Amino acid sequence: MATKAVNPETRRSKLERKERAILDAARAVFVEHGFDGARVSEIARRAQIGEGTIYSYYESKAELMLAVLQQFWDGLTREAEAVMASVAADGFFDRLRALAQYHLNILILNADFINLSFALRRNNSEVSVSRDHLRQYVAVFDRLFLRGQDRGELRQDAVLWQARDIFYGSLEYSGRSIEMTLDSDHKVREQAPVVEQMVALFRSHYGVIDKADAKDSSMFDQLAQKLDQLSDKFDALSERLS
Amino acid sequence: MATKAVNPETRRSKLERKERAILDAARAVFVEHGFDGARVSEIARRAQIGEGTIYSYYESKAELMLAVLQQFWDGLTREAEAVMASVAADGFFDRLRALAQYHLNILILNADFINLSFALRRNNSEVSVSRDHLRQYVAVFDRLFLRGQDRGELRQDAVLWQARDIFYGSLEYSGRSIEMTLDSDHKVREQAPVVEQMVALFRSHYGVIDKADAKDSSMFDQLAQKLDQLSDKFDALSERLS
DNA sequence: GGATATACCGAGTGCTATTCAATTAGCCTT
DNA sequence: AAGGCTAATTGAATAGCACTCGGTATATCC
Repeated sequence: MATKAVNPETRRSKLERKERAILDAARAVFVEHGFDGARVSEIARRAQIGEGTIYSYYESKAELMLAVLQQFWDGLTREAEAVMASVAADGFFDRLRALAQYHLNILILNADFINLSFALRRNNSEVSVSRDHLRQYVAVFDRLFLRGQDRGELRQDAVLWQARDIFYGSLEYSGRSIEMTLDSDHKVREQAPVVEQMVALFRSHYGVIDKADAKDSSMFDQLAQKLDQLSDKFDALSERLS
Repeated sequence: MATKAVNPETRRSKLERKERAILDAARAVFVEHGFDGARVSEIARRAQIGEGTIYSYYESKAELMLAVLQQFWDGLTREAEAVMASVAADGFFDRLRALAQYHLNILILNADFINLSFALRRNNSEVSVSRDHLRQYVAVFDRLFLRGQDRGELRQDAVLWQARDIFYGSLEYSGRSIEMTLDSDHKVREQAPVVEQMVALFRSHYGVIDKADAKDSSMFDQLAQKLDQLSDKFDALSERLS
């Protein structure tokens, strides 16, 4: 009956299309209802396949969730890299600010999702997969930090793992506080101080100390000089106008 | 048939005893199997009551879990206070070290439990209860920090919420890293550097600045003065133009 | 000691993830 | 193009769980 002329899908392409459909549907349903609240039947319906079919792609609901989470973390990694690349200035602290902003925002928007990444660990033996994807994500920070050290913007004796723990840990905690405390209208507004404080902390704790006080004072002198010049220009302008 | 002479339990005491039995059994089973893995029937069996009886004490499995978590966090708060009180020296940094050590250890030992505190939030509307108990726990840190400021050990311009986020956030993240990376033999060993780095961070970032920096401030004063002058000129000009 | 209220029980209910025997669809050989 | 073969798909059946409810035991009151 069916004409083969309409370029029927190959076996492979069909599988890939269905897998994507399942993953997309699953993600939507998980986000909407959480893990326990999500019905496998609803995922199947949205992906337009039979309920049993899901189980020929994934062992269980938990493993399906894991696949969704992998996709999620991979996306974050890619986006985080993109955000960093899009910062005009290539200094460490500007990029750190951009990364912190991005990360905090993600944390607040996907809080439940991220919690599930860790909460799911107990049920399933396939932990390592999720762990690797998480590692890839934090590696974005690691690269930034090491580059900052190479460029001489950060102290050589700074401890990477501590910096990483502070960065991601504090942001996660802050994100949870913001998410728990405020209504959705205020969420965006309250993010700025968190990010700024984080950058300030990194600047003061991991930023290079200027070689000597001499340099410090010379920098102050430079600023003072610039201000004086500005003041002079101002006077000139002022005079000309009168 | 039953003799009343054997000092039968009063109605109230019996209820309390059963409630405790349920809570203890539930805690054990939840720790052992996680939330989803825990069978209500097993909790009932261990508490030596009928399965249905549990539901005359708690609305649902989730609410029972919540009660267990409350007990858990209350215990932590009490123990944390005790740990702080037991430190011989009453200086801020020694107490901070003790609190960090205690907290990190708890995090590693009860990782799943703590994850559940946050993961459970979605399912149940009775969130606020858990939130209050959590607040009480972090208040231990807040009191310590404020006292440190009062005693002049910490900078007056330090931001409490940021310090809190860094303290609990970093430790939580570190704890998870330790828990995920290492086998149980190494867990204890790797805690020390985390705690020490945390204390060092607080010392350098929030500790009072040595008087020697007077020079710095005088330079700042100079700059500020120049800016003020410039600002005045600006105002004057501005006024003249209008 | 009987009436009444309260606590307790566990067999049933309803809902869901998961399985599996039957069916369909793509692919390959001739 | 037909037929056979394999892999993919299906949804009705299964199994396991949280939770309910009618009935029973137990304490309290008069």
